[in-house]
Amino acid sequence: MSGQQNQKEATRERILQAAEEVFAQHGYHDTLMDEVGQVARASKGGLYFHFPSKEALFYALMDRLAAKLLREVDEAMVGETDPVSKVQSALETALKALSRQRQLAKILLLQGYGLGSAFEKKRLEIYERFASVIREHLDHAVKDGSLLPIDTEVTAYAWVGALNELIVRWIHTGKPDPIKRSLPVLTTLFLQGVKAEAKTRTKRTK
Amino acid sequence: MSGQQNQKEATRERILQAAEEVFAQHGYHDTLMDEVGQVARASKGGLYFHFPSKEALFYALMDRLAAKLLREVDEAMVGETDPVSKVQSALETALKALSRQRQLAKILLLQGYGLGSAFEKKRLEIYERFASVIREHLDHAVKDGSLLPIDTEVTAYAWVGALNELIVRWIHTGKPDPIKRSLPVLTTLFLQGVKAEAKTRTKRTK
Amino acid sequence: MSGQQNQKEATRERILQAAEEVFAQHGYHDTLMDEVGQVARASKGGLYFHFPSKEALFYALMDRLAAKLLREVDEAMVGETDPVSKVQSALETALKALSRQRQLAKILLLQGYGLGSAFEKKRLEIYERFASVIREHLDHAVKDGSLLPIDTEVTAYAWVGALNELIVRWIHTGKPDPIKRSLPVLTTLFLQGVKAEAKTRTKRTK
Amino acid sequence: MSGQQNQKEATRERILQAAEEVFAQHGYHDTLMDEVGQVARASKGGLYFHFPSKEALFYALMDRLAAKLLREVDEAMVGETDPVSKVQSALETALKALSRQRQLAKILLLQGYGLGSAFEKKRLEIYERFASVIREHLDHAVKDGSLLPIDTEVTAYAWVGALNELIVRWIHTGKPDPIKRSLPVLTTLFLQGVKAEAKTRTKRTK
DNA sequence: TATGAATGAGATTTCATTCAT
DNA sequence: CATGAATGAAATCTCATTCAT
Repeated sequence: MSGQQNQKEATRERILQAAEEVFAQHGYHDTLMDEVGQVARASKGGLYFHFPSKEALFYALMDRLAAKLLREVDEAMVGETDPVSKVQSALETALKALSRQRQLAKILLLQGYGLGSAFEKKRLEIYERFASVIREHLDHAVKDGSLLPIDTEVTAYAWVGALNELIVRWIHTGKPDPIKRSLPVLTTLFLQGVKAEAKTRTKRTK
Repeated sequence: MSGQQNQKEATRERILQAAEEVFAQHGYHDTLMDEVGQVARASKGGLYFHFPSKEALFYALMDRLAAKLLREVDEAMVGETDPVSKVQSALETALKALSRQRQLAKILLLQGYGLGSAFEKKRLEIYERFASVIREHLDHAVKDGSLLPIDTEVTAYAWVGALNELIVRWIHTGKPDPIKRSLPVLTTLFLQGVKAEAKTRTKRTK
Repeated sequence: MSGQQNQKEATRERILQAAEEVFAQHGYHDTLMDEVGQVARASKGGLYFHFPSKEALFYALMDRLAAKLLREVDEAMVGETDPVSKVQSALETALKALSRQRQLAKILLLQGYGLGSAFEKKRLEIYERFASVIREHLDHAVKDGSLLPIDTEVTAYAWVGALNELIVRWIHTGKPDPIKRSLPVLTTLFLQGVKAEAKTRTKRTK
Repeated sequence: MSGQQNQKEATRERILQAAEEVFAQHGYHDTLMDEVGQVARASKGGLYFHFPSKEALFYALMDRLAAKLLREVDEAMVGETDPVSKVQSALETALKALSRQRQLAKILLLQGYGLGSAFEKKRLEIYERFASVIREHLDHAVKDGSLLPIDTEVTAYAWVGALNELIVRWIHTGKPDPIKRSLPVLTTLFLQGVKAEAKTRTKRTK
């Protein structure tokens, strides 16, 4: 009984891992369910027993990868005390994870785009989860006075967008190096530039 | 003879306009050449006379839209004198143009993603054109001392990425309002936050 | 031991009842073994233990329903003495049974058609059983002079065919009413019209 | 221009003829579009250019065959003057046509059955066309007093059903011979048996 | 140049059946 | 006897592209 359950779970797991590999390699449309099956050593029927459609498989995969990344980010933030450090740590962790695993980045940042609004909604939903976490801590930082009173929601989205573009570019061209160049710039723009102490000199008109 | 030329050009133009409409509506993969033909009032053969493939048609469309947007941005910057104002003006113009024309935004920011590396290269190339313009002026601003000495290349990409995410999100959810909320935040993050006068109070690194 | 037997029989019975319900609802091809299993609260394996294939299950079901209907018809005829009344009674009973139970009618008259010659043979075989009963009594009636000397075999088939069409039509359109309209017509055509004395005497038995 | 039209029509015609052959041979479900294509010397795409689905192709075929048969029946009736002869002639023509062309009979009488209610509706609709023609003339015959005042609608359906069963049985078993045995019986049952003179005099209304 | 009928490789999905537990 | 995860052959339909007219 439990044996069958394990067997079932193992197959599901193999399929998801195969899907991660194949979707990252070819993108959504150019991925054939046949190939996923081959890599997972599962039959076509087996695939469809576990996931009702190619689309559903892709969604399940995105959810899983996003959840994993989010977990890592969360864990990294626990180690920090003040809000600004938390956000800084989140940024660093996400950037490192994505640059360490191209597959993760490709699927999460790239492959779901431009495939129609159903996919886009899924992507927006996932990005929003990240943005929410960032925003929450930005809010704390604003409240305790360590950051200027900025529009944290928009800032969080801008953050996610900037990070996305830099990683995607790096995936395709190899530049700029995420850790050495992108991380410092993002830190400067999104944290240093809006730190409260700057306020003593205050309110740069416009 | 010139009449024939005009005729030919007119057909090509109708096809491009039809493509803009249809690609924006359905995305690349869900757009049928049949529908482009119908909207353009051109036959299949006509389509393939003017553009050798669906991919080529899409590229031609992206190029055209990007060039148009870039032209508008350039023109806006001519009216400004100091580098920071130029960049600010570029940002404002791009944001306004994209939020005014959803179709433009959808094709430029959305539909070319995730369709395989050939598409991705095209998108990166186009985004790079924008980033280059931004970067050039940021460089000027750094040189003349109005901005802190930041990594302008990375900053420019971050900029483009942030703008992209905010517009895409607005297209799909209607929020946040590009002009009222996104523009001020982007200005704060990318210009105010890295203004040179901040330096008097110095480098609060970490 | 007998308990196990009962258990086994009970499962088989549940499967047949489920099959009756599901086949009647969706027709042969659109019926999924999965659904039969669900309705019967039996596993796939259970189904295939009791019936070696979907086809075999369907045949078993047809046989069972046909036998039941034939039994009712037989019983009704026992109550009658002269051959013509027997036939009349058979017609009436069959018509009533079929119009009372749409499921029965659907499976017996409808779902086995057009599924290839294997199915067709089964259907012909079943219809033949009914036709034989009718024919036998028509033969008696001819012999004892109460009916004109007609071709009883062909008449019996025509009878079954007419009845089939009228019931199927009623199943789908709700008209004409089997008892009020179809029964009298069939009686007139197949009995009154070929009565021997009809011209001179008249036998209004029953 | 007309050349292309002819070419197009010719292809459509080839497909319909191929469909007639293949559907008659294998039945609806066991017919592969691939085989229809092969027989028609048309590609898969060509098939789907002319008929949007397998179902639509089958319907188109049924309509065409039914129309053809109905036309033959109509033409045969024109040659007759009194209503009873017309009906007799219709019966004879239909029976002969169906027994001459097994394919026609198989598709019209057999292959559309039991494939779900969409198909069944189509079949009922086609049978109704025949029944209507029969009924119309029965009505005339009743009105002018040559037939007893029977329920002509039900009679017409019974007629169609009887004919159907006899032909289907003949297709599968080779018996009874439609012309030699079935035709006389049907004539007796549906016409002789309900002739008005059989009674005394009566009913010369109108 | 334009037309649109025709192509055909290939994609996703279905589902009766099997068999290790 | 029962279970249900897994199989895999096969079926319908899609659509960018071509080419005779």
